[in-house]
Amino acid sequence: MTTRDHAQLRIAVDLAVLTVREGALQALVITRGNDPFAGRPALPGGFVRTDEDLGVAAVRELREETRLDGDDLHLEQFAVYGEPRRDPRGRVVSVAYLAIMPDLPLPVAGSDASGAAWAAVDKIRGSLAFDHDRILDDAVERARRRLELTTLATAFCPPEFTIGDLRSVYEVVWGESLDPRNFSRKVTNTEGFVEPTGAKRVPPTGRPAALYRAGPATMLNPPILRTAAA
Amino acid sequence: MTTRDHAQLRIAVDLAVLTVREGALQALVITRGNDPFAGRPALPGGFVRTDEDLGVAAVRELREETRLDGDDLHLEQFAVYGEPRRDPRGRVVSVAYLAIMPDLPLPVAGSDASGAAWAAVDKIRGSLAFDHDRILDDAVERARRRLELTTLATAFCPPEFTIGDLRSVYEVVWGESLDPRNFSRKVTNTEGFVEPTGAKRVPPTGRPAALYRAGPATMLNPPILRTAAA
DNA sequence: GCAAAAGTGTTCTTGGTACACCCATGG
DNA sequence: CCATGGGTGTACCAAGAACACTTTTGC
Repeated sequence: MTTRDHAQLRIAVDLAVLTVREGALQALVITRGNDPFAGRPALPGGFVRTDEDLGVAAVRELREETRLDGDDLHLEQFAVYGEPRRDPRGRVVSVAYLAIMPDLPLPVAGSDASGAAWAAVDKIRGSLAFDHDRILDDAVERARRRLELTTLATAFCPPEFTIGDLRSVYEVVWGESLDPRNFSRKVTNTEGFVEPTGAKRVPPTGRPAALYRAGPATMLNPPILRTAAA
Repeated sequence: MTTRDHAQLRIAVDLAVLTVREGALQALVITRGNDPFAGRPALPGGFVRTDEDLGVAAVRELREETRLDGDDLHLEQFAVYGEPRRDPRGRVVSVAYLAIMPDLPLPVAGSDASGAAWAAVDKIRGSLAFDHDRILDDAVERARRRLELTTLATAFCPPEFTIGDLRSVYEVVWGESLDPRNFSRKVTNTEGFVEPTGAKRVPPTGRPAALYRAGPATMLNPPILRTAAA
């Protein structure tokens, strides 16, 4: 039995915070201030405190490192990473959370001290500290599948959005283009996915688009499937 | 900061081992020998050792408590339970694994000392130790969804099985009956789901059924969806 | 030849896809 | 009146659901 020194073992939470920004899928990354991996980009996260619930720890770390309020966004546990040597400091088992939010200005903008910033997922792939590249890849794959079966896409949108906004979420996250007519029909025919607000948004040029808010449904039935489901 | 005494924190793995047996979805439960919850049924599991990978710990615990060889069965991490007071002994964060296996005689049968036994999921709901009722519920829900999108159903079957065997897996796990004709077509038309062995099995009475083995595919495209997707 | 279970064919309906047109606004 | 993006209608095709009959064995 080697069940001694548990003292070395710690639990961490890591967050893959995703948004659609400037036409690309972006993730929130911080720049590490300390070794190991000082100066390298990493996902926000940190150690769970004694007597602290995992979800609470995730919200707290997010607020501490990025000033974002976790209550406002979709937060979902999606995997655990427990390989013994994944952290050079010792045994750290990390619970990974997927967070989805609309393209809001970061509350931290200006106070660059913390180094929290958006980065296009495609650009930072391969450069993150620890095993965070893998965690981010898993998070993106999870988000892609979530769009097929759930109403998660509305979490990428502001409180009021157009069908076109919603479609561009699908297009950016999936990396493929969708037929606007068919997409519109699917969305509006799915009970509880979106509800019209009655308001309209006037674009710089072109016909005003009707605004919607997220409906009560969480699951999509029937699902909206990708053409090439991996 | 309350990041002191990590010594109290431990990582555990818990296993929801499912099979289809006697026409019902059954789970492997052990009878706890020690407090807390002595004498109560619980899911197999235990503490992860220092420097032991989570998956390795799951396989080891399964072997220790049930004599089953984890290499033979589908094993998949599906959730983490970290609520601070879920274990009266202290802070225990538990990584839950879903395991699927065919209806084999338990190697432990006879040596009832260990107390590992199959129990119908519907019968034991509400009686398990710790938060294992919730873990089991989550595991069953995960398995149900897995049947829709992956070839997991073959993991419930012995190496050679008939289309009827496979269909009864779906029927028992989903708790609904399926049209044999349509089911057969879907399965045989899905590339890589099952492969004919050429052999046949003769039932006590009736026409012999062709035998199949699991094919190379892991994802079902298109999926086989439940009628009432919760 | 009868019981029991396996296997196959057809129709109907629904949802998906592809495509073309009209609408509402700002400039 | 025109450029720009929003919204709708329709024909075609693939997949799912509902349904009945034939086949192969043991007895």
